[in-house]
Amino acid sequence: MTVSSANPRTPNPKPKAAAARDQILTHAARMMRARGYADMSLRELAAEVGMKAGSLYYHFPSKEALATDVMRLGVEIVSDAVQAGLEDAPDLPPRARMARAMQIHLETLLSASDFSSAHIRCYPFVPLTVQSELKSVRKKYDKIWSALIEQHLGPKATPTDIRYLRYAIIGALNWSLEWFDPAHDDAAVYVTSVADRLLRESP
Amino acid sequence: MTVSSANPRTPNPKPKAAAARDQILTHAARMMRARGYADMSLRELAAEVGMKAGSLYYHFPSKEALATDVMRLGVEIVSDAVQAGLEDAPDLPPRARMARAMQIHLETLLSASDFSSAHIRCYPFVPLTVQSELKSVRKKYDKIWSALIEQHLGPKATPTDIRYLRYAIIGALNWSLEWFDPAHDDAAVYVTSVADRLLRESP
DNA sequence: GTCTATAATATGATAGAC
DNA sequence: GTCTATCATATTATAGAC
Repeated sequence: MTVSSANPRTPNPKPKAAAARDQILTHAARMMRARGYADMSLRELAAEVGMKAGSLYYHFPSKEALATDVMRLGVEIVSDAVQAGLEDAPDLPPRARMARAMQIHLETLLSASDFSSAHIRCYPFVPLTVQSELKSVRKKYDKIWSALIEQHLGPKATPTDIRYLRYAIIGALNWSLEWFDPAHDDAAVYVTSVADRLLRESP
Repeated sequence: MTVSSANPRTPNPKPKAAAARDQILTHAARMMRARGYADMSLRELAAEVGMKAGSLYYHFPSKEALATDVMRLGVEIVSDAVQAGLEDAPDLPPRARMARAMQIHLETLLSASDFSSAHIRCYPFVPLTVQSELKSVRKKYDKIWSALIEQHLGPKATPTDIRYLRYAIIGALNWSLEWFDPAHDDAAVYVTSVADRLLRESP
C-alpha cells in the first residue's frame, strides 16, 4: 500500500506524480523524525528522492503543507489500524478490547514508525497553522480511546478518570519511541506488562 | 536559587557574568522548549536578554554548548530533587518511596518545566555531540529509578521487568508535558491515579 | 514534471574596538 | 563584558525554460 493510497484526499492522481509524491512523503517522514521540522532541508530531501528543490513545489505548495501531510498520515495509520482491529473482534469484553488496542497502537507505531514518530516528536515545534490542521485527526483518535476507557472503567468513572488513564496509556506507549530497540525488545511483552498493570480493577 | 548556583561546574564566577549567564540559560530554555533546538535563534535569544548576538560567545563557546547546559540542568534539577526527597524520608517502604519519587518527578517537571521540557522534547534532535555529553547525567537518573523499582518488585524481578516498569512510569509522567494545564489539572491527582495502577502487586 | 537561476532573508560564528 | 561589522553559508520559495 502506498502512502498516498492511504490518503483519501488525493483522488485519482496521475501515476507518476503519485509515485513521486509517495517517495517525497516517505523521505520527509524519515528526515522529520530524525532531525525535526526546522532542520528538515528541502534541498536535501529533494536530493534523496532524486530531484532538485524547486521540483518539490509541483507536489506540495509549501514545507508546512508537506509536514502536515506527513504528520496526518502518522495519526491516521495508527488510528485506522486500531479501529479496524477493534471492528474485527466485536465481541471481546472491554478489558480485552483495550489490550488489543494497546497492542495495535504500539505495533503500528513501531512499524510505521517514521510517520508516527515525526508526528509525536515534531508536534510541539511545528507552526501553529500545521497544529490547527491536525487537530481534527488527533481528536478523532482520542475519541476512540475515550470510548474504550469509558466502557472499561464503567459508569462510575468521571471524565477526569477517563482522561488521566488515556494519558497514562498513551504516554507509556509513545515513550517507546525513545528507547525501543527491535534487536532487544519485544513489543508484545512490553504491552502485556503495561496492560497487566494499567488495566487491573481498582482495589 | 539561580540556575548557575545549581551547576557545580561553575565555581566562583564573577557576579555580573553569572547573572547574565543565568538570564541566557533561562531564556534559552524557554525558547528551546517552545521552538526546538534548530529553531532557537541566537540573535533573538540575545535580544531577549538585552544584548547582541556576538556577546553570547563571551558566556558560551557555541550554540551546542549552550544547549548542553540547558538540557543538563533539565535532568539535574529533577534528579537532585528526587534524590533529596528520598533521603528526607529514609524509612518509607519501597512502594511509598516510588510514589514519592513519582510525585517529585512530576512536580519538578511541571515547575522547572522549561529546562526539563527542553531536554525531553529536544533530545532526539540535538547534535550527537550534545547527546553524548548528556549520557552520564541521564544514566545517573535512570539508576535512581532502577534501584527503586528493584526494591519494589523484589528479587524475582528480571532486568527486563525493571526496565519496562521504568519506561512505563517515566513515559506516563513525561507525557504530561504535552497535555498538563495548571488551570484544569492537578499533578497530585494524576500521580496518585498512575501510581495506584502501576504500583500494585502482581496478580 | 523537472530543471536552472535567483530573490530575499536568516543563520552561527569570529575579530577587534571600546 | 558588550558592541559593531562581517564572513561564509544556509534557508524557503518563485519564475520561467524545456
